[in-house]
Amino acid sequence: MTTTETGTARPAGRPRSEKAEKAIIEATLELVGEGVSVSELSIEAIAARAGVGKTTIYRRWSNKEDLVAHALAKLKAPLPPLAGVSVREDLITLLDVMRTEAGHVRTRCVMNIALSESDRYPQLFEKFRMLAIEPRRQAMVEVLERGRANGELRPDLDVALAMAILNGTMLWHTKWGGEGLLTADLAERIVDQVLQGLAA
Amino acid sequence: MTTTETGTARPAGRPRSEKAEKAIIEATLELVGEGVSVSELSIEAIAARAGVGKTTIYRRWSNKEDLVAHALAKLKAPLPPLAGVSVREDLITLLDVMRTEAGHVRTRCVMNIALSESDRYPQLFEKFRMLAIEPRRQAMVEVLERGRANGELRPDLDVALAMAILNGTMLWHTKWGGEGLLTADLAERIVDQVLQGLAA
DNA sequence: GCGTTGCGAAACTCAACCGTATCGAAATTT
DNA sequence: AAATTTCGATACGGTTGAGTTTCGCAACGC
Repeated sequence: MTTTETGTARPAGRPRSEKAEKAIIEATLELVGEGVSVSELSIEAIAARAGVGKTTIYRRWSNKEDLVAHALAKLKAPLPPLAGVSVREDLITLLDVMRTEAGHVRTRCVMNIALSESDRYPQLFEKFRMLAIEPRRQAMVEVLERGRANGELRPDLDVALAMAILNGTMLWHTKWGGEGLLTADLAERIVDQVLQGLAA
Repeated sequence: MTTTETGTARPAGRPRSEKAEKAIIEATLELVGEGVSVSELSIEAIAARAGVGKTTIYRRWSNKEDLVAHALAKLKAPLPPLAGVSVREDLITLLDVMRTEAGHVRTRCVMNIALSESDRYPQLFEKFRMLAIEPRRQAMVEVLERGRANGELRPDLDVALAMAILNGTMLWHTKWGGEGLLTADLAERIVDQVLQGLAA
C-alpha cells in the first residue's frame, strides 16, 4: 500500500513474472496452432518452448486443461465494424473475416479445438464458445433479423437455418478448401449464391 | 488342396481367427467413433476392447496407422438409390442420409478423422476420402449437373459452391446441432431454403 | 540485511503404452 | 501322432510425460 498502490496490498516476496506468463500462453497457442491436439499437448513441451520451468506453469495452473482454457481466453474474436447499408454487404463482411483468418495460425487453433475436441473437453469448449463464437453469432443474428424486418430478406426466414447455411459453407471451405479455394471473392460468391438460391 | 480348396494351398498350422480380426477392427472403429483421436489411440486399448492379445494385432498389422487404414477400409458410404424425379427430391435424399447417420458410431468415426486428423495423417485421410467421401460427392455432382442441364437449376450454377453450401450446412448441424435440431424434416428445410434463396 | 516468494533447472516417482518375447493351450495339416 | 501355426495372457525393458520436490539464485517488502 505504500508505493505502487495497485489496489490490493502486494504480498511479500518476488512478484510473479508477467513475461513468463505471457511466454507460456504464447507457447501454448503456438503449439495448438501447429496442429498439436490438446490431448497430446505436453506441459514439458510448453515449458521448453516458453523457456520456462515446469514449476512456473504448475504454480499458475493446476493442470493442462486449465492452462489451455486460460490461453483461449486470450483470444479475441475480431468483430469487424458493419457498414449497415445492406444485409448483403454486412454478411460479406462477416464471412470475409472468417476467410481471412482461415490461414492464420490462431484460427486453425480455434478450429481444431472447436471441431475435434469439443466432445472430450466440454468445459474447455464452452469457454471457447463464449469467447470466439458467441459474439460473431450474435452479430450475424442481428444482421439477419434486420434484413427480415426491412424486407431485404424473406419475412418468414428461418434465421437459425440461414446462419447454419452461411457459416457451414464457410466452414466447409476453410477446412477442405485448401489454399486455392479461399479466393478474395469467396465471401461475396457465397452470400450471393445463398441469397439468390440455386433454383432457376 | 485336399479339403477346403480355397484356391491357394493353406499353410500348415492353426489358421488365423477371422473372428479376432473382426473384433479388432470393430473395436478400433468404436474407439475412434467415441472420439478417441488416432494419435491417442492405443494398441493396448484396442486389444482390451476386442478381447484379444496384443500379439494377435501385431501379427496382422505392423503399426497403428496401418491398422486404422485397414479399419477404415471396412467403412462403406451407403449410397441411397435416387428417384431421379426431381433435383430437389434427390438432394433431400442425399442430405437425409447424412442426418440419419449423424448419431451412428461409424459416422462419428468418419467425421472425427475427416475434421481433426486430415492434417496429421494425410495418407490415412486420403484413403478415407476415397472410401467415404468421394462416392457421395460424385453422386451429388451428378444430381446438380443434371439440374443445371434440364433447367431446374441456374444454368450458370457454380456446382462446387453449391456442394459446399449443402454439405457444409448439414455438417454444421451434425456437429453442433445437438439432438434437438436433427429433426426429420431438416434435409427438406435445408434444400428448400438453399434452392429458393434467402432474399425476398 | 532478512524473510519471503518466484525463478529455471534438474532429479525424482508414478503411470501409460510401445513393441517384443515367452508361455501353455488350441486348431489345423501332413 | 507329429509338426506347425495361432491363440490369449503375461512379463519385460524402454520411452514419454505427468506432477512433485529440491536446489541455488533473483526480486521484492520491511
